[in-house]
Amino acid sequence: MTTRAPRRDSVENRAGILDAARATLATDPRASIDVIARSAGLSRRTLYGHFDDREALIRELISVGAQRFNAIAESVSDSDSRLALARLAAQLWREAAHVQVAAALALDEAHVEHTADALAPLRRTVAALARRGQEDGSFRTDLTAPTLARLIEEVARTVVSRTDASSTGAVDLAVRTLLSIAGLSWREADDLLTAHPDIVESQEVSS
Amino acid sequence: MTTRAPRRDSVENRAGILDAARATLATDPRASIDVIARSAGLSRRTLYGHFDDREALIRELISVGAQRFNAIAESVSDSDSRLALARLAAQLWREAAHVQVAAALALDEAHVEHTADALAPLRRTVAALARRGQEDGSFRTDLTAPTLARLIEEVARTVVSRTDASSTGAVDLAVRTLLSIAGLSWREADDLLTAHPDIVESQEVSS
DNA sequence: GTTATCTTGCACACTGCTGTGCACAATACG
DNA sequence: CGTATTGTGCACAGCAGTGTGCAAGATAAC
Repeated sequence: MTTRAPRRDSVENRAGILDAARATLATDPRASIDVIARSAGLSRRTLYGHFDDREALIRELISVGAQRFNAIAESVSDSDSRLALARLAAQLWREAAHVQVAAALALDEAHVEHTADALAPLRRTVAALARRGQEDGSFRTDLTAPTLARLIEEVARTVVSRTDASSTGAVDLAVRTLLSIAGLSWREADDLLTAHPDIVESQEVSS
Repeated sequence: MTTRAPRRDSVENRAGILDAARATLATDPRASIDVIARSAGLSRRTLYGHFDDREALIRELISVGAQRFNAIAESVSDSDSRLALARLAAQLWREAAHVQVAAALALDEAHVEHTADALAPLRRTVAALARRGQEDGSFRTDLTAPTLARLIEEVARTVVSRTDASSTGAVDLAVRTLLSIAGLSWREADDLLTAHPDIVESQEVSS
């Protein structure tokens, strides 16, 4: 009656599939199940043992990615809204590897809705930030707060998904772009980043 | 021995297919041949009479769209580089209907190369504009000219393909966004558009 | 009115993908 | 060890799409 504990290799393989799917789908959002499974070193048949569907696999991928996104959104707490935006952009960028998938899949008609739901907390953070930035005079006021928020989202998506994540200075570019969109002049953004070099500092990543 | 002139309805149908393809693929870049043909009021079989391939159809679509793009690029001749960018953005926006297809298809792995080739003239214009803007002190200089040009391209693509073309004030939003990216503060952009109201003026379109 | 041109529907072969069933082999767990 | 769990290969059915052949019907051009 009592069931055994799940085998160790099984859970490892499951994680491996998710990793492989993340890497593969980031390049080609329509990669076949077979390609994903192979790139995880497993057979197609095995993948179906871990996930009912292509749907199920992708949903989990989006959920996990969105969680990381949302966690970052909550971790940013600068009272200066310009700094908050810069930090948010930089942090999200560093998670880019886990995020490009979401960005790519978000454009796929079938998953738009799920992605939007999963990212709701992040969007709320951005919306609040846009409002706050306008109120304290840091951000542009020629657009309404919701429009500005939407613009920030879209541009962020673009920057994340269409930049070579490995190239040096990419974080810098991403942050400057978003600050420009928010309405800062490039000199102001430049001053801000000079005053707070930790923001775009390339962190050592522990393996 | 002498061949007859092509039938009138034939050439009309060919044009109709291109129109239908433009409209359909703008929404769903992977729409089937059948859907495209039906939406042109023709049968799938007939479409194959006009175009050898799906490839052939899409290539023609891209070529035609790119031509319009490039023509616009050449038509902009303001000596003030800020104005030139604003005009370029506004004009391209107005051609959005003919352009969203290109923007959507450009993301499709299979046509990236052809699209890039077809749009080469436009890209040259943008690159030259970025350089000029930096030299005369209008644009930001915290990025290299090529990087700035690339950024302008990417953001333009985003704005064009992910905005509701029919909504009022959309042109305005697109232009402001690109000026921000170029490095202008939003107040400067605002002044510029106030001084030159013709740029974002919603033109009457003759049917 | 004749005729070449064009459209249409249907059948067909083909490709690439999804998801499942099943028997057999491998292996981690107790 | 023994055993339940997991991986694998193969076959299979199914779906959606592409591109072609062909015969019959419609129609614009002459």
